[in-house]
Amino acid sequence: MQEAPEILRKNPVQRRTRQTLDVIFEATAQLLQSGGGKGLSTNAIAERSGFSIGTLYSYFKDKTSLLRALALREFARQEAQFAEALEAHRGRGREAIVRAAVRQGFAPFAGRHRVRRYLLVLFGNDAELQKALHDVVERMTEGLIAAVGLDGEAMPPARRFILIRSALGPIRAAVMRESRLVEARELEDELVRLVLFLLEPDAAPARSV
Amino acid sequence: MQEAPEILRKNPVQRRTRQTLDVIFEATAQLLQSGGGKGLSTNAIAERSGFSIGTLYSYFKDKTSLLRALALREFARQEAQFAEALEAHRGRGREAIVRAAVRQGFAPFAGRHRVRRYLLVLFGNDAELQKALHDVVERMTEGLIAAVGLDGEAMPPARRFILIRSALGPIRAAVMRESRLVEARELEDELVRLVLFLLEPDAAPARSV
Amino acid sequence: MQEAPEILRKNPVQRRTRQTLDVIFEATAQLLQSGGGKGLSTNAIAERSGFSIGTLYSYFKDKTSLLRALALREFARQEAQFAEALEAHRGRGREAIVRAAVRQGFAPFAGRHRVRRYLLVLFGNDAELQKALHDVVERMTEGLIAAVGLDGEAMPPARRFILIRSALGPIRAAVMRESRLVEARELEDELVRLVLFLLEPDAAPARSV
Amino acid sequence: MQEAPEILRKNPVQRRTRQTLDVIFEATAQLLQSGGGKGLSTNAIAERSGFSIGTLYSYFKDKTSLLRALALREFARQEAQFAEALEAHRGRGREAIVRAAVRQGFAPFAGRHRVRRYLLVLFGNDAELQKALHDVVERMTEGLIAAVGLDGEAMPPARRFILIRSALGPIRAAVMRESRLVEARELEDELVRLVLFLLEPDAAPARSV
DNA sequence: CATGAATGAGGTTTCATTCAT
DNA sequence: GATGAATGAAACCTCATTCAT
Repeated sequence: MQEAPEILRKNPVQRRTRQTLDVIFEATAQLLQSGGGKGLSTNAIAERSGFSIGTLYSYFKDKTSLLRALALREFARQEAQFAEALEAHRGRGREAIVRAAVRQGFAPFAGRHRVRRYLLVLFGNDAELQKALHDVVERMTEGLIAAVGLDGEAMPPARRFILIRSALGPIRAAVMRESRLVEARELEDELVRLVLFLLEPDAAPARSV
Repeated sequence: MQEAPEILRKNPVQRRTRQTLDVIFEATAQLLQSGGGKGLSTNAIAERSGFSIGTLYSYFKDKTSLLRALALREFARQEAQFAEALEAHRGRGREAIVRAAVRQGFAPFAGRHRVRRYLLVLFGNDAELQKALHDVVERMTEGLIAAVGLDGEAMPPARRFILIRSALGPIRAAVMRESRLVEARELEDELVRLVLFLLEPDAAPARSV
Repeated sequence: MQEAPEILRKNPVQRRTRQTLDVIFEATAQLLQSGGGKGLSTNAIAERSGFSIGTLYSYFKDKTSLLRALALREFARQEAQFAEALEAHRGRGREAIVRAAVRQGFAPFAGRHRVRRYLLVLFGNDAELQKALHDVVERMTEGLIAAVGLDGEAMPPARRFILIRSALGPIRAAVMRESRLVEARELEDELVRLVLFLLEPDAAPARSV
Repeated sequence: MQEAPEILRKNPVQRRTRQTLDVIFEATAQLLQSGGGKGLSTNAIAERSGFSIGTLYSYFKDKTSLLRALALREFARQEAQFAEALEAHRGRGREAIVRAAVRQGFAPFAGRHRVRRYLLVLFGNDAELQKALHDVVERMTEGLIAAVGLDGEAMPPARRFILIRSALGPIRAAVMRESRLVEARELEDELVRLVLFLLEPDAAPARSV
C-alpha cells in the first residue's frame, strides 16, 4: 500500500520525488522518536530534513496530510515485514511459524516504538486510517492462518479478530515499557503458547451467560 | 490512589477544594471527549469548569500537572471498578468471575475512551505515570488470580504480565471501532475462553527455540 | 451606529475597553494612511498601538473583524459630521445649507482619504457593510432634503439615489488626487450648483429612448 | 495606450508575445473577477494562463509590473469603448449622444467591475497610474464636449472635471450593488438629465461664500 | 528559452502563563 | 484568595521570486 494520491500534492512518479519523500518521512520519524510529538513542528521537520518549509508544503497540503502519509507508510512496512517473516518459514512446523510471527511483532518496534505509538493514537478517530489499519491486521491474520495450513473460512470471525489483537496487547505493553521485569524471551514463549491455543480449530468458545 | 501531593499547589484538605478539583477534572474530561486533544486549552478548561484561569493555576502549577493528575485519577477509577466487579462475584465459579472481569474491561471505555486514549499517549514517555499504570495492572492481575482461587506466586511473571494485557488488546481494538463486524457478545465469549486458558495452572509454555 | 457586538469578542462596556479600541483603531488608521494596505499586518497594528498581538486578538476574532469594525466606525463618524453640518445651518437659505453639506463632504477626507479608500474597496463585496453604507447614504440624503424644506416622498427614488452619489463622484476623484489643477473652491461652487439643480422639485427627467 | 515598455522585459514586437500577454492578462482578470484579490498569486496566474511561472517572470519583472500593465490595458479598453459609443452616434441630437455615453458608462462594469475596483485601489497611491487615469477621463470629457458641438475651451476647468465624475458616482454606486431599488432605466434617465444640465454653456456657478 | 522545484521571509493566529487589581 | 486582561513565543502556512536543468 502506497500513499493515497489525494493526500500528496504531486504524484511521486519521479525517483527524485520519491527520495525527497523518504527524507521528509525519515526526518519526521526521527523527531517523533526523540521528542515524541512535543516539538514536532513543520519547521522542525523541514530543518531536520534539509529541505525548506516551502518544499515540505509543496509535497503535503498541511501537517496532518504529512502525518497521515507517514502512518500509511508505517502500516505498509509492518505488513510487508510480517509477510516476509511468514514466507521465510514456509513449510516448517506450526510452532516455528507462529514463533517467527510473534518475534516479528516485537522486532519493528525496537527502534521506532515512539513513532508508531504516536501515529497510532493521533489518528485514533480518523476513519480512513482506522480502516487501513484494520485491513492490514486482517491481512496479517489471514496470512498467519494460511501459513499454518488452516482454513480461514472455518474460523469464527470473533476468534480471527482476537487472534492478532490478543498478541498485540502484550506487545503494546512491552513497547510502552510498562515493565522491564519481563524478559522478552519468556514473553515470546508465552505469546507463542497463546497464539497456538487460539489457532486450535476445534475449540469451542466459553458459553455466554 | 489519590493525586500525588507534590503536583498540587495546595493540599486537598478541605471539602471545597476537593469539589473544585472534581469540577476541573470533569471539565477537562468533557473537552477531551468532545474535542479529543484539539481545543483542550487551559482557558477552555477554565471556562468550561466555571472557574477563572487564575484559579486553575492556583491548583496546578501548569497544564501538564493538571493532566497528570487527571490520568492518575482515571487509573484509580479503572482499578476501583475492576475490584468492585470481582467483589460482586466473590465465591462464584471461575468462569463467572472471569466473565465479569472481561465485561468490566469493556465498560469503562464506553463513555470515556477518547479521554483515556489521549492520556495514554500524552504520558507514554512519562516514567512515573508508566510505573503507576503498571502497578494498577499488576494489582488487577493479582486480584483476578486471587478471585479464582489460584496462587499468584506459582504463576510465572511473563504469564501474569500477559494475563490482562492479552485481553486488553482486543478490547482496545474494539473500543477504537476498528471493526463493527464483531458483536460484543461473541467477542466476550472468546475473551473469556482466552483468559480461562491463561489461568490454567499446570500449562507449560512453548519451548523457546 | 456602534460596532456590531458580534464582531467584538468582548463588549465595550467599560471605559478602558473603549479606550483600548480607540487606540487600536487609531493605530490601524495610521498604518493605512502611511502605508496604504501594504504593510498592514496584525503584528504591525499591535506594535503601533502599543498592545501585544494577543490583546488585539482578545478584542477581535481575526484581522477581517478588526477592519470591518473600523469601517463601520468611519461610516458612523462621517454620518455624524454630516448631520452636524446640516444642524449648524438650520434655518438658513437653501444654498447655504447645500454649500455646508458639500464642504463637509470634502472635509473628512482631508487627513484620512487613504484609510477610507482602502476600507471602501476592501469591503466592496461584503453584503453587510454595503448595506450599512447604503443606509448611511440614505440617511444623509433624507437629512439634506429635509434641511432644505422639501418633501422627501415627492422626490422619485432614482433622483434621491443620485442626489448624494453624483456629488460623491467628484469628491472621490478629488480625494484620489486625480487632478491638482482643480482648486477646491471652484469645485465646491460647481458642486453646489449641481446639487441645487437636483433638488429642484418640479424638474422632469430626460425621456427614455 | 499600450503597456509602458519599461515594465516589460521584452518588447512585444512579435505577434506570439502579444498573444501570450493577452492570455496572461485574461487569466489575471478571471482570477480577480472570481476571487477578488484573494487568491491572486503569481503561481495561480501562471497555472490559469497555462504558462509556467518562469515564463511569466520573463515577461514581467515582478507581480506589480504585471498588475500595472493590466490596469493600463483596462483604462485603454474603457476609453476606446467610450469613443466608439460617441462615434456611433455622431451627428445625432445632443440628448441621444449623452444617453449613449451614459449607457456605455454602465456597460463595461457589467462583467469586470471586480477587476477594475481592485486595480483602482491597488494603485490609488501610484502617481503614474493616477495620471494615466486622469488623462483617460480628460480625453473622455473632451470627446463628449466635442461630440455635442460645444467648445471645450469655453468651459471652466472645474465643470469639465465634474462632467464625467458626477456621472461616475451614481454609476459606481449602482455597480457596487448598493441598491436594487433603483432600476437602471430610471437611473439612466436621471443621469442623462444631469449631464445635459452640466453641458449648458451659459450657466453660471453658484457664488462662493 | 522554458520550466517548475525549491526557497524562506513574513503573515495570521493560538494558547500557556503571569500579575495587577 | 480570586480574577481575567494582557503577554509574546511559537505554531502553521502562503506566495513572490530564483535558478538549475
